[in-house]
Amino acid sequence: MSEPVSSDGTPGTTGVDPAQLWLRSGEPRRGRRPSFSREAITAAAVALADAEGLEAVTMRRVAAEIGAGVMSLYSYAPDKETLLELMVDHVSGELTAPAPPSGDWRADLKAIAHTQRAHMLRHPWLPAALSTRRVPGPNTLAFLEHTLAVLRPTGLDGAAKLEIFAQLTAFVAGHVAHEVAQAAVSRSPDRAAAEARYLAAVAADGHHPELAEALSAPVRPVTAEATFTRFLGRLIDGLDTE
Amino acid sequence: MSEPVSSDGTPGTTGVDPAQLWLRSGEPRRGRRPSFSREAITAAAVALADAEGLEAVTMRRVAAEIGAGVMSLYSYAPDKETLLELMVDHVSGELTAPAPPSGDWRADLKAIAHTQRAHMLRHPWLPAALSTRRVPGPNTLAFLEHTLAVLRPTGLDGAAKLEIFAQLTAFVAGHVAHEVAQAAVSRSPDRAAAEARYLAAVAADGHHPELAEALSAPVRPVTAEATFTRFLGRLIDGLDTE
DNA sequence: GTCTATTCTCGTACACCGTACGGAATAAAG
DNA sequence: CTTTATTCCGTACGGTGTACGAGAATAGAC
Repeated sequence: MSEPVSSDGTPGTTGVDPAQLWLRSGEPRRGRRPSFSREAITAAAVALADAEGLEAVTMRRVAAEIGAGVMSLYSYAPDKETLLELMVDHVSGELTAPAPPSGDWRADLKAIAHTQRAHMLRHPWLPAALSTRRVPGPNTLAFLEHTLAVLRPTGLDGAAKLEIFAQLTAFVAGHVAHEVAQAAVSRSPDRAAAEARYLAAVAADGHHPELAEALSAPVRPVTAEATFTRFLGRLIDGLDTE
Repeated sequence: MSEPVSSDGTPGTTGVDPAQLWLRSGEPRRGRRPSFSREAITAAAVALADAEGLEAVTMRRVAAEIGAGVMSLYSYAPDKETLLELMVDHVSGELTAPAPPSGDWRADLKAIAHTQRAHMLRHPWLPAALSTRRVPGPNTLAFLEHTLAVLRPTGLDGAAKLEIFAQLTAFVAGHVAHEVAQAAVSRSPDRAAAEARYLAAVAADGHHPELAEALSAPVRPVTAEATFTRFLGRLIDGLDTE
């Protein structure tokens, strides 16, 4: 009875029952045996996204990659949206806890954030894929469990801890999205030059004195990592235990 | 000579020369007079995105909305990607400075962030549209100019100020993306119930004691606004003037 | 063995997408 | 007038996600 698209502006988050997706029960001991596996399909899709970006992940390409017919994929995932969910949780399997919780929860949280950043840099499509809300799969839940354990010494209540996890993830995703986009521009010299020329022209129009001054300063080289660490520190050091 | 898609994973940020897009010179006083305008097309696209989400913005829908043939749009924007850029800058026109810089730059920055949040809530497709890096248009630049002015008392150098603007925007976008996704789930009771059932099942499996405890706590109602304000405060109060 | 129920495989088809192409319409310049 | 520049847009092409249904493969019932 639910609409395929909500009546307002939000995208059609019809979605599949998460329990049926992640907690699917025992094997159906009848009928033709599967030729492929959800795992293999997901891995192929991830490899494709890593190598050529998210938009290269089409049902046809994925099917071709594993030598299946296109429609065969639909025996393993009800639609492409779900395949994306599978991809996200699949790569989250790499997110093993960097270390068991020490006593210093702030340091642990920072380590977690750095792990997430490295993870997203390894899979640059992740921030975009995460932006549409998804139900956490088993691997994501394992990582969440670790984070909650790290936050135990804070004495915060459950809701607050979950909130911190969500905010931290959103922060890292936002940062990495910006970081990779920036890197993509820098990698194309003519594009970067065109952008610099444009900004210089704007700065010269007299209506943007602050911008003009900001751009006139010599560009000191800073690594993206350093910037991340600095902002992360501000965010986490500002957290207080109640 | 530039490739339509970079060789690695990043999406094809071919892009148009920003100067030609935003700084286009005088009128071409020859040939048939335009029946439409970039402004009207952009406004129609924005209205569509506001009402039905970003994925409702197709060239055909936009054209139909203003009573044009599909291909006529390409006289005003070279491709859909560019139309998205136009949309982003168009709505940024609403981002007038909330107030001239007071002396308290932290308070001003917080006001800016709240303005941005309200703006993105009004146009929930914005975080997604912003995630792919774009060259700032005139309206975005005006807002940037205001932010730089607010940051003047910090005495930070240009690069640091620009960094703060980028990070703040990314933070707000990340937060709002999460916020609207969360709201979309809550708005569909059966979806929310299914999710709760799933998480309860996971919590009951014995492998997620921290999650079980976090979920068992009574859910105290907190507004998204309060959460935003809290995290924003942490981020901004942590900024220091070098 | 045969039959039947169940499951997976996948070719075909459809609606929709972005947009290249080129001709018709329009308006100013020579 | 003719020329030239510009906009309008119907048609068409290659791509997308996926509904449908026929066929193949397997397991249990008899």
